[in-house]
Amino acid sequence: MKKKQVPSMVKDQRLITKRRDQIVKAAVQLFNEKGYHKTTTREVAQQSGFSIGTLYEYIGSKEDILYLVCDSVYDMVVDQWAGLMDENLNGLERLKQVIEAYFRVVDALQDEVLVMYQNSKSLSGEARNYVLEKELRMKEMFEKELRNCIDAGYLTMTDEELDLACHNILVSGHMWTFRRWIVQREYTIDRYCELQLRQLFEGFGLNRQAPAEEKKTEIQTP
Amino acid sequence: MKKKQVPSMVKDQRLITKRRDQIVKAAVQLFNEKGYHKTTTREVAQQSGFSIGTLYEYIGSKEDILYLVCDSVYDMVVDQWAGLMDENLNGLERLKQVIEAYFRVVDALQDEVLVMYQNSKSLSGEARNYVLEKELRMKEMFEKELRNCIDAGYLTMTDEELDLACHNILVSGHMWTFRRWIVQREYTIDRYCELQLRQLFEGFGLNRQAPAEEKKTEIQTP
Amino acid sequence: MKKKQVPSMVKDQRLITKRRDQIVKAAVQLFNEKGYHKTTTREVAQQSGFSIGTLYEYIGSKEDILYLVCDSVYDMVVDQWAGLMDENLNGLERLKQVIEAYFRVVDALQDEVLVMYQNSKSLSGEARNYVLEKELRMKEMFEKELRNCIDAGYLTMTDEELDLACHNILVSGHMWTFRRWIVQREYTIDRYCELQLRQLFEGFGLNRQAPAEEKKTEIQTP
Amino acid sequence: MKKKQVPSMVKDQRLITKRRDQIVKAAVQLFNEKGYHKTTTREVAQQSGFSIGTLYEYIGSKEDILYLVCDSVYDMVVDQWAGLMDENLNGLERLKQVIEAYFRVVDALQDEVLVMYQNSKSLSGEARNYVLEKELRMKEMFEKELRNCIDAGYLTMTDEELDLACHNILVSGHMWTFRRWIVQREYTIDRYCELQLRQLFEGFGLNRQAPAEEKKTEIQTP
DNA sequence: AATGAATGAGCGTTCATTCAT
DNA sequence: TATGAATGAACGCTCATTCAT
Repeated sequence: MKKKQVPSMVKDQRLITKRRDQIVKAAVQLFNEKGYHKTTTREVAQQSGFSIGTLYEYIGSKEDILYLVCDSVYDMVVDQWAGLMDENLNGLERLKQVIEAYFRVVDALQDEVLVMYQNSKSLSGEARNYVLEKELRMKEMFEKELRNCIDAGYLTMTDEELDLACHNILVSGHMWTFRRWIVQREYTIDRYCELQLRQLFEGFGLNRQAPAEEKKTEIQTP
Repeated sequence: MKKKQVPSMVKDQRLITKRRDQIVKAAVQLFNEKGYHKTTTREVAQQSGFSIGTLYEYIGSKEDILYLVCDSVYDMVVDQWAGLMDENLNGLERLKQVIEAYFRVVDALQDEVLVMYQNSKSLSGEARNYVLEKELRMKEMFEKELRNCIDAGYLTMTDEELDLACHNILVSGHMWTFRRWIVQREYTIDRYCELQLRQLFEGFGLNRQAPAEEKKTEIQTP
Repeated sequence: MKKKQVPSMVKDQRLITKRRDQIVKAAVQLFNEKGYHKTTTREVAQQSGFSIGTLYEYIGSKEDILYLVCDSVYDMVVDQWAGLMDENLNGLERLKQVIEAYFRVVDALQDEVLVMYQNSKSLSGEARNYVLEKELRMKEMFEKELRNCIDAGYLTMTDEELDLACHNILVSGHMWTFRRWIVQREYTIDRYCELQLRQLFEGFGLNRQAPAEEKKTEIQTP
Repeated sequence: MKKKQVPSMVKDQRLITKRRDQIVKAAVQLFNEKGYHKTTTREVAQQSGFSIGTLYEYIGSKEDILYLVCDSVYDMVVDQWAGLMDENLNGLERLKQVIEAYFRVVDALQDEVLVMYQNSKSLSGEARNYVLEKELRMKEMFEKELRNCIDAGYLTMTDEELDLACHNILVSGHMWTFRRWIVQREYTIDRYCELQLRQLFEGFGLNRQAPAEEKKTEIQTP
């Protein structure tokens, strides 16, 4: 899936980049406050610091703004994520660090992530597919890490379980944004990382207890 | 938080209920297909089987439609959920059953749940709060169940962990709808219940270590 | 070529007809004054006596207004034309009467004809073809009349000449509108009919002179 | 009527002439393809080979482009027309040659003529009058020729008839462009010249038949 | 209680024109 | 002279809402 081309009437690539950064920044703020549909292109232009005419020198349609946001959010996430990584870790420590770094990036970019998360479904066709694919590529990053742990014997999982685990990690991150009205009232990001990591790795803590055997039989789905 | 009053020009309560059921049904379908903002009130009226004028005899504004949907979705979920419950179970068995029943209700009502989930943020003020509160009330249902297990010694959790666990359960259910483009391609609802329950209870399976074989065979659904 | 369907949100056919008549009347006046492109839909609505919203209850796009005008102009022309015809005439008298009646209808409907004539090229696709075909159908009316005269021995013409003669008649009529800035200053419609008919039938009057035969040879193009 | 002054920021007259020629050439092509109103100034600039800023160094407004086109079309027509003339002919032969040459110039410059013909009504005020006057000056060329023939006894016409005859000649030429969708499918320019000349000089050919006198009386409009 | 024609504020978008470089 | 980024008035069109019937 190729990156969708957003048309611009302006030739200077530097300027395009600069203006689009302004647009994305303005859009993230406005989309967060009022949502994509209730934000007008004029508001985006104004918040970006230029006129509606200028806005349309850098985009082809309102939807392009949303696409620009989604596209850049993934890049920002991946960039910042990479910056948080300690490459010296291995095994479960490394896995936990990858996940925690991800949570922390989502926290740092929560407005951006939330906008992307809540509005990407409003994209159409090409753009939508491109964004969905970027999402899958993020999932793959966790897959790789998990598989390493499995191959090294730190974890035991079927492929199916691994796949679902990745979904759960991703969603645990998103959750920090889309349920922020409640979870961010209840936890700091530090605490959230700690608790959520434990819950991802150990679940509800069944096996932390002594009489594991008893409980084990109870787990079975009827 | 009181139920928000949706104004109607019509007196007959029976008729109001009947018409609003039609409206909700029509809206769920349309909102799923095109989203709340891209669906027009005319379309809702037509799909409901009456005129735009009649529609406005039973609602005060477009937002009321969304509110009606969200409100009724919670009721439907709770109703169907109750219907799936086997009141004879206890302990962890009961907890698992509550969660699985919840997953299955979400699956049965996935269009409804998805609409509510993706659009409730478009509600404003009073209505929004009411819906958020309903969400919290669902969380409380899991809290109650989990606390029972804790009190009975089946689980060991701090209050903080319990709270997060409830969020995770709820989100695991929602996930079945808002990631359906990928998860419903990968799993049946049966398999999803099984795997997700295991992951909620045991996490990534760190502690499965020693008698791994034993456990794995036991867990599998026949 | 089928009549293009102009979409309407209104169900009452009587009302549609009435409103569209208002629209056509308003549009003819405005298009005459300022041209199609410089006339705004809001102006058409206002001149029609209703709001922009109502205008769009009866058309699908601005182009539909132009199409409505073109379509109705042909019908008006044909109607009024038929009304002017004396069916008792025959031979050249009848032919002359058909042409003169046509000129007089064009005069009576000159605003309408001019609008159609000057703007029909702005129609696109289906609508354009439909209008061109209506034009051809008018040409056929003259073809039929001329052929009758030829068959009855009143005129001698090849098919090629007949065809061109029809174009010339049609254009002589249109001319009364698209050159009205000059011809209507110079002639009354009565005089125009008289002179133009003579010129169509006799040309520059070469043969009005005595030694007609001589001159005929001179006329031929080398 | 004076030539309208088109403002330019540039001093060098040679450059002005050169750039305006580029503009006219580009505009003729674009106006033919999409019409004056649907062509943007940017497109004209691009097609001319320079930037929008440069375009506005040589014109004052979009309408000036149209004026430039109309103005130059007349000049081109007159130039090429003069080039086709055999000055040795006299009498009716000369008249026919003048008309045929005119037809052939219109054919050679049909894009230009059509653009001028279909869009000159979009000019305003001064420019419009100037163009209309140029049109009248062309008419005068035919008047002069016809009057020579009349004075020399080759034709017999009243002033009124002469005037209308000139309109008819002019329009016969324009017709080759504005009805080209049909007439150029039916005739070559050679054939068109031949047939149209015959029809202009002899009309429908009433008098080609024996009893010319009889018919003449019939022609008269009552 | 039901209808649907009417309304008009407001949206996304275009494009002729300007002016600093 | 040439450039092209910036501007914003103005356009075509939509749609939630009202109200006379």
